[in-house]
Amino acid sequence: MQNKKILIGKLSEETGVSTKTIRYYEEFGILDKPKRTRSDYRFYSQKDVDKLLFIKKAKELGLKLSEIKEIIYCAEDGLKPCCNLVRNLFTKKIKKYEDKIVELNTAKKRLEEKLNKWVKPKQAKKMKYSVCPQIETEGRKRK
Amino acid sequence: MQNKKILIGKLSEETGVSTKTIRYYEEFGILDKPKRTRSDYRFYSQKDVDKLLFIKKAKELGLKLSEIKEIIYCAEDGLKPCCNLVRNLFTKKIKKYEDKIVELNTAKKRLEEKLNKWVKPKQAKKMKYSVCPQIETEGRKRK
DNA sequence: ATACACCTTCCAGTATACTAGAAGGTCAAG
DNA sequence: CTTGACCTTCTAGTATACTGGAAGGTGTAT
Repeated sequence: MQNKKILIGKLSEETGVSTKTIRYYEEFGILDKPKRTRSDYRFYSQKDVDKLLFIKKAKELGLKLSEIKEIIYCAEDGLKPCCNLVRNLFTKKIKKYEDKIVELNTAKKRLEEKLNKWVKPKQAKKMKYSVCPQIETEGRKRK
Repeated sequence: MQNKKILIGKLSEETGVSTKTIRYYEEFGILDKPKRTRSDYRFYSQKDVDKLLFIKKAKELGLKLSEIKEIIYCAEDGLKPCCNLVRNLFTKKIKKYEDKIVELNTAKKRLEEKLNKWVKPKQAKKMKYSVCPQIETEGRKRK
């Protein structure tokens, strides 16, 4: 049993997650409150290293902290490998990504259309506030 | 000359932008500070209606307030139809959209891969913290 | 003894674009 | 004169995931 007490700085070093963030995760409820030394220093074990690395990986997958929390809570409640919940979460997330992508593509296309119109500005007829706005204010009154 | 004094409620009604938002735009510097009545009520003109509608349209194109501000300031500085700046802005914006889309696609694909692996869990070998995390904490200690 | 790195808590700020609500003034109608 | 709809300013909250800094305690080496 290597019960090496890892202080927060070490944990940070081993995981690449800042101490601020570690404390934040604890407060957020995604990391367990660790034991403390006599002088109130947090100390962690290898388990915490693993858990934090797991969180990190989940984040890289694009999960939000709240979603990671869900997964962790479910796992802690002893629910099997909690695959249904996670599968559900992932499916929803994928859908969300798809929606977002469509949305971005739409916005992008609209911008491109505008842009294309400008590139060949053959006739610049009545383009008051629509395309290139020449917004007239009452003189230079802004002080 | 129809110098109808439009109060903020009317402006809101005519543009579909809430009064709160209108005041916020003013503070943000995107809408001019309007004249006031004796009793300190803001009053607006048709020009403001147009400008606000322009802002609304620009927002729909996916521009941020700060970007709209840029465009407006440039226009107010008397820079031609300010097309170069706007073209630039739009080009950058389009690039940003593209990047974001790629990013989302990557995240999406990674999720899908995970998901596919789960759907046919033929061999569930060494999946400690990697796939379906069975995170063991020390009992049911959370109080 | 003191320097230094480390730890603690707490408060505030970041970015974005608002929204909610409180407390109070104004105006026209009845 | 009161009611109700409008207007005002100001403060704070929303969501997200942290980051920064202050003020102060701890532990070890010299």
